[in-house]
Amino acid sequence: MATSQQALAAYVKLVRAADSITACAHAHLSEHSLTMSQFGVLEALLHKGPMCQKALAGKLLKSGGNITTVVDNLEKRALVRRERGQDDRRYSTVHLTEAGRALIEAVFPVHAEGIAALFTVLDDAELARLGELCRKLGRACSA
Amino acid sequence: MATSQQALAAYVKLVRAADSITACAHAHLSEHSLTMSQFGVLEALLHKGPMCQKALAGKLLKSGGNITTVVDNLEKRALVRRERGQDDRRYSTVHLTEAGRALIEAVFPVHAEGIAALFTVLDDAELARLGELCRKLGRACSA
DNA sequence: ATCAAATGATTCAATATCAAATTATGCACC
DNA sequence: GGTGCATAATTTGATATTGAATCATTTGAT
Repeated sequence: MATSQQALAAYVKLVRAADSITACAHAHLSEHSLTMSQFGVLEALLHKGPMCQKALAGKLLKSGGNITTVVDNLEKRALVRRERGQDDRRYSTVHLTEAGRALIEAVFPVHAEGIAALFTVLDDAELARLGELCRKLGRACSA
Repeated sequence: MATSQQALAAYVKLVRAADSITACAHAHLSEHSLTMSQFGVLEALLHKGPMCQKALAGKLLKSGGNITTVVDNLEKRALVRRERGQDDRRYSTVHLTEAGRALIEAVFPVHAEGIAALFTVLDDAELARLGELCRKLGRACSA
């Protein structure tokens, strides 16, 4: 049975690893003046298509108020545009603009490459093992 | 050899697990109107003793400007106090006040218990393996 | 048909966060 | 012993983030 000390130590390692990788993998974003959140929104729109803000909030695990802010800032730079639902006017669907699509299509591959490069330190079995451990921990939280 | 897809998927799992656990483990902080950063500062001071802001920044992996803000907010609530170095007046050492010590001594055990409870889903071997995988990833970032 | 509850979005106030510029201080070198 | 570089902290301006309150709109119950 693990001690509370060991659990805490493992937790710290987990958070530090996630932080380090994230910082490392997103370093290139500053070249395009994109924040992580902005990147997250653009990426979701690219891979999942136009989406209302509620859906974006769910996908990115952020609050609704936050999404409003981030989409505001992206809209100022004309990387996305909002479109009020015709059927249900409460919804505001967020679309990539041409410029937004061009940007995220250019930036995303660099991001993916960067992550992949970092993960080459793990072999297939380790990768699978990591996924399994993370899944267990995630389930423990929901329970 | 893992594909870029697999690496991305593993990365997402890792970040989600870290996020979920953190959110879960820090939920009780709102009862004391403490943010995660404030908790981090108090905990560092409790376990490592009084510390200058530069050291706090290093320990919490945050910018110096950020620490100034967080310590400001803790000082407003009289949970910490600053003390200018007599020898070198550039340093400002942050100390727990009586109230601050009492608070963090009450809150920390709950935090540790919470983390430990979540990690009971992993046995000793899994815990060790998780630490190992995180360490490898962390090193990959520094390199 | 009407009013109430539900829902998506926005606003607001507070805190966090960073990067860059600034301030204050100490130290080394000449 | 003064000048310039290094360093700790703070400030500033921008964005992120949350939670609560508010607004607009839809839907459901009567």
